[in-house]
Amino acid sequence: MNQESASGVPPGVTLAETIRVGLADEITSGALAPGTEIDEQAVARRFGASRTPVREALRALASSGLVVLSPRRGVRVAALTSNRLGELFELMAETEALCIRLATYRMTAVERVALQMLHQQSARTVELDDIDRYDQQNIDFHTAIYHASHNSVLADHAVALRLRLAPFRRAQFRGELRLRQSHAEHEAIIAQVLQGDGEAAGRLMRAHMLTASAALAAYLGGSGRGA
Amino acid sequence: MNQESASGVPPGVTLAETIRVGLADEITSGALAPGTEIDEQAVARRFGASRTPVREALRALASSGLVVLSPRRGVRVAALTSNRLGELFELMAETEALCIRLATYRMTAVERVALQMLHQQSARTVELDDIDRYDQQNIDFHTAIYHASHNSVLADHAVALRLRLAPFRRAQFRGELRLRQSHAEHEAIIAQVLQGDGEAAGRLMRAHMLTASAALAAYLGGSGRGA
DNA sequence: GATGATTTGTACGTATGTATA
DNA sequence: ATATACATACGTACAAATCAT
Repeated sequence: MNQESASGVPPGVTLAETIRVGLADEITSGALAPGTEIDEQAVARRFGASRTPVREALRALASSGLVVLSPRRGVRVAALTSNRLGELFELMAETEALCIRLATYRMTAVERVALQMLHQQSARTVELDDIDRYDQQNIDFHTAIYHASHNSVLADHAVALRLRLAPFRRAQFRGELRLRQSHAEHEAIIAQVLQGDGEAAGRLMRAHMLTASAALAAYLGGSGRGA
Repeated sequence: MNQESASGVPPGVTLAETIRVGLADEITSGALAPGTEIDEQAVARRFGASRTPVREALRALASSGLVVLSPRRGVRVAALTSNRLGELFELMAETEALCIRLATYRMTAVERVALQMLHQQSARTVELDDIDRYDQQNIDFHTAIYHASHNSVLADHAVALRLRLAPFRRAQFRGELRLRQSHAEHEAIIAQVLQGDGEAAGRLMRAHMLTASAALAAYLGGSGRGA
């Protein structure tokens, strides 16, 4: 990412930061499900710390949208309405589209080759039908694009958005069908990048993200907007 | 804005939140200039509170980008490099373009009329050459567009970005020339909105924002990207 | 509706790490 | 290079508000 991390707080030298990362992991991995109440004292005991750094960690998580605070009423893992979730996915799609558009015009030769390599590696994973591995490679692919936009504020924003959506993205690639489709869409996007048509790449990326969110919305039973 | 405020922290019932708003005002208004060191104890004395809520306020400001924290080394008002400032302006421009594009397709008749009224009111202000008043009306105009996008996450994001840039936007409308130009650009944008061409409105909005940032970059002596 | 238990919000003191002499 | 000074990070205690009884 960047020298100034997405949340604005320098990396894990403080206890609060350590706890923040730990909690974020538990939330994004699903160990702490959306809607779960979080008790400061319990977390403090669990991490062997006092309430002070825990409070700071929770505040930081709140500003990144992973938890919601209600003054004097406690903290809980963010549980988004399907409406709001749709809005988040839409913003994610548009943000990714912006990234690839800028990246098309600005990425270096090295970055272009690196992106192609990432894509080729994932091709093999599609054959093996290894969902977990593809999930990781997919993240790497998209993250590479964020940075290739050569706008670190935008890149941080994109990473933060992805993190915020993480709790709702599990089981994204249910069915090898979706997995193959995802890879094919990446292929089309790269083709436009290589041709230097950022606008087209952006449109394809937006569609790619909205397709993914629609699939997810269907899975969650909600209704993702713009599906 | 929204039921969940941009920072994720519900409005001013806690001391920490009060202090946060107070400090944010001082920073965005320029009373606390970029680069200024902020001393917890001093702020605590000034607000008649202890250091604890001050710390929380500073943490919140850090995650919205208004201040930067260095663990055990203190806090200072964010002083952006001209490079990073350019990146921020670029993201702002693209975000605003996105807002107007979505708004074009989604705004209600009421919202459309309201936007036109805001625009007409500012026309009068241009004649009077009242810079401060135009500045406020300009903010209202843009904010109305954020909400008309009918994506509250996006709207919150846009508001947060604008706030983050506020310390660097003073003296934005130096010279009545720039003021008239701004108004004319708004006019062109509205025209496209009324014609229902969201893409065109977006392009014009992006150019509008980049023009403004370029003017500002010139004023600040830096080099805003994309000028 | 009032009271008590629980949890958060705030205050303050100590420890630790950074910067300076 | 060592030591001193200083501000922050953390821990603990108290106060206040919310929720349950």
